[in-house]
Amino acid sequence: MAKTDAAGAEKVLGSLISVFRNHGFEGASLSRFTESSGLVKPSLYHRFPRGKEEMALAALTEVDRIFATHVLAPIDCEGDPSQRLKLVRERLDKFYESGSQACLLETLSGVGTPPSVRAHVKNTLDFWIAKFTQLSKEAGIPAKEARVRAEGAVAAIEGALVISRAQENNREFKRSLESLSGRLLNR
Amino acid sequence: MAKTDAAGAEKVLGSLISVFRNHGFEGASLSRFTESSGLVKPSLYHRFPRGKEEMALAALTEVDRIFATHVLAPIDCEGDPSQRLKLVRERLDKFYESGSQACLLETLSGVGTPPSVRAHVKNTLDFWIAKFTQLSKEAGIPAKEARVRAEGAVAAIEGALVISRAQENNREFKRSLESLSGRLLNR
DNA sequence: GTCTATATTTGGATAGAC
DNA sequence: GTCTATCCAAATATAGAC
Repeated sequence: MAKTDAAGAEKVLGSLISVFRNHGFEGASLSRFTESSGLVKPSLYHRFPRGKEEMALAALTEVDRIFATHVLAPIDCEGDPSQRLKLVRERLDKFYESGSQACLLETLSGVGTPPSVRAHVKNTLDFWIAKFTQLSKEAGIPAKEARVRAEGAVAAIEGALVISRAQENNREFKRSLESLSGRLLNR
Repeated sequence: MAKTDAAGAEKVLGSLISVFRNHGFEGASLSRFTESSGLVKPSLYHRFPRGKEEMALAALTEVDRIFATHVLAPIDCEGDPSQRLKLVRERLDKFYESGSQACLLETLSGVGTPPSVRAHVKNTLDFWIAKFTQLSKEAGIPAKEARVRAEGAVAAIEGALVISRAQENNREFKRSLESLSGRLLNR
């Protein structure tokens, strides 16, 4: 039964992530969580007693897990940096559904979001930047420049998600992924 | 009195822009508009009879005006492209308050925003990209590439705003402005 | 053109049965 | 662990006085 419980918990977390992505902290209502997860409000409070704030923190923790164990995991493997980055690109494309899904780092960083949640967002972003920096350094880029490149690479993806959403066209998102090798490894 | 009315209208529009920037469409409540503008709800409905949707459209129209007549205006002036872009950079820095203020193109493009508002966001973004494309072409970049560069430049700014907000540090925003010359004119 | 007062719906949150 | 039923605050929106 432990396995079923874990699977159920993952499904609920997926619903939370989806709603927070699409509506941000303030626009994410308990009704939308019910619609998306099938659980009514008291059931959600049973799993997350401190309410919406705890739900947002749980959603971010789940994204941390997915990024560490799946999306960015190839960075810690063997092989040449360019090949590892290719895998990361594919997984980013899948995670953001080719640019049609927003990023929690964007939608949970607004001023209407509680400080505890924004602090978690900061940590999640730091981890992503650190992993990109690590890869860039492995490709021979000096530490300080690698960090700047990593921040620029993440900014390119976040900006492309905004542009693609506003244009209702994923061209810029696709270009942001194609530009990653140049940004992190080359020149 | 016409002058006073116009000034009053501009002040209210400034309040709407500020609240939509900080909270997005769904998080922007009439109480926040009251707090920011000093006008109670029935007064706001007097000016914007169709409610929040009309307020968001009015905020975007005002941003269009500011961008066309102030922020991007130097692009249509005389002088070399690099000097004109320098002015645009300064005005973008001021408009986004050195990266501490979000962009309406981001906060009004989510799925919780009404279609009419999202359509306006699309047009506002198109205008910005068109102006950057124009400048890039004037610097000798072929039309098709100039358009790609313009989209990348706007994406860099939007992404930098997200990163700077999440990090509570405007370094990436400053870098995005410094990178504009290279992105639009050089190489 | 702005206000007080109010109607109505949706929001977050809890008590208690099963 | 999930549900029905309920509470209270906050949301959008309007009527009508000044």
